[in-house]
Amino acid sequence: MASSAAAAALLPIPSSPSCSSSEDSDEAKPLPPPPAPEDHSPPPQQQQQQERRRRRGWQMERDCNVAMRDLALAGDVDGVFAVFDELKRAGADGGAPPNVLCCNTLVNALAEAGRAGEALKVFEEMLASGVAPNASSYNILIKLHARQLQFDLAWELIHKSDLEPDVGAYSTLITGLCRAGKVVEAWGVLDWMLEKNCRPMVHTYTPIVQAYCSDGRIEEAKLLMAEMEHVGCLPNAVTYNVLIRALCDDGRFDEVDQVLVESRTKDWKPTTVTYNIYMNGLCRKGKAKEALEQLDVMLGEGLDPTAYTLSILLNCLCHDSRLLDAIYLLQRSTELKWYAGVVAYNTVMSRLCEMGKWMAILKLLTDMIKKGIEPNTRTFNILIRSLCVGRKSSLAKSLIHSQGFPANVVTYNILIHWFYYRGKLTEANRLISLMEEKNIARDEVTYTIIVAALCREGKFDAATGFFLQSLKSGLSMDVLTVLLSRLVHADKIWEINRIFDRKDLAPDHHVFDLTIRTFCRAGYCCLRWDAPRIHEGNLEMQQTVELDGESGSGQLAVATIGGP
DNA sequence: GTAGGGTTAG
Repeated sequence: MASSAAAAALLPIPSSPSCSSSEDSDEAKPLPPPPAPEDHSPPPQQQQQQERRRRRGWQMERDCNVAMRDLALAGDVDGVFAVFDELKRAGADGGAPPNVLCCNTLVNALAEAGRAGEALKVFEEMLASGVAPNASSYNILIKLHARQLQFDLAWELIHKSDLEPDVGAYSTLITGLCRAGKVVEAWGVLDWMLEKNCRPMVHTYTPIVQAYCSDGRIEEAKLLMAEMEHVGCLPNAVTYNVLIRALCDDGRFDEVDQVLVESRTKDWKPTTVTYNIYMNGLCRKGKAKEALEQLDVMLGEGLDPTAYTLSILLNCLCHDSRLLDAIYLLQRSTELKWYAGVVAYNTVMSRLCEMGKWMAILKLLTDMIKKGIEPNTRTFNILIRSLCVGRKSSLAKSLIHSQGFPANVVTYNILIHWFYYRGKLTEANRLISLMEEKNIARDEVTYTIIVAALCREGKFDAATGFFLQSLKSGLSMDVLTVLLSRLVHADKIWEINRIFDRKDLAPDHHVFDLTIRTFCRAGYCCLRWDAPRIHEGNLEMQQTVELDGESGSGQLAVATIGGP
């Protein structure tokens, strides 16, 4: 097992850490109440009234928190904010700010939605209003920092808070590190915990199992799970679900069956999520029929399907070209007591969109609204796309200005792509400016669409300009692929040198592979791979490309990989 | 009631 205590040294180490279990540190610790007035206490009747009011307030906070949690689960962060503001206003009459649990729910919802600035602001407001944070508050902030790759801040927070760092805080940090692909550092934190006699839990190991799995290192994940059993921290359904998902992605369905059979003699039971993962995995590998068979197995085990299950099944039916079955299941879902959510509708509608059946899409859209299922941005985008395909693109474009339809980068990509495709360059450019006005950042797909369209128009300088702009948010192989292939096909291969000369582009072996492959496909010969050499502490790889015909031969570029 | 796993788009 790979482990490195040294990795913890990558993070600032506090002077004297200690550790407590999550059970005893997870309680709200309100600030001491203000000193009681020295005069007489209120008469009994008034006391009763106060007590009733307090209970009502307490109940209201509970209800609001449940509502906020549900809204957050549905992805409606603004809804969460609205309920919180309502609570704040109601509290303002009696002078009580929202309690720590409600604040946590809001901060967490904002953090999950990537709205870090607002999350921190709410946290600061909570402190300012005299509400003391609890262990969960700090864990949410740790998660927030970790998601922004600010691991030093997260580490600092673990040891700076008034509460002693607990296994939950460390596990949250480990999760963040693993998500960022920093498994070695995650091991470092785990070692640090062990040194401090803080016992890891399943929550501590499972993210590492996941990191291995998503890196395709399934055997190492299995070894770690065996190690977990060995140290008495048994993998649970979540851990096995992570493994099953990786096995599915790798098409190793026999092993999935084996894991499921073994569960009968082990200390975990498959859940609905397990079967959701399995069915979806089968479906993605073109085994829709086998996926539908697993539904019977799942029901046979007494497991209830969820909204996820229904969406996955609908996806299977769509992939199995059983669209009528899908529509039937969707329309009868309520009487079958299968909860159909917005995703279920989106799944079927997007398949209908691919088939150009936009009347059927409008029918389902009406159905869902009648059922009280609120369309979301994805629904909206499916509608936009189907309108474009149905040659109603001006109607599609006008929709982005209408209230209640939150257009996002995907919306703009669909429209920009469509207008370019129809040769309406002015419209496309207008949308690109509009995006900027609305502060909607371009993504890889936007750049790919723009670069491809400009190259088609022969505007290679402008296309290269957009490619260089795209580098600000990191190199996208998709954008580079489009640019290179268009340049090569337009016999503008030496333009490529201009790109490679840029300081902000450090080509690695992927870039080289792509470049060479593009040249070869276009009929140019790739003659020589030079041996890598070490030069001034850097590993340099050089590939010499000799070109057919009058261009003669020339050196393309030098890639420098690694460092001292 | 906070920390780990599952569905749909360009």
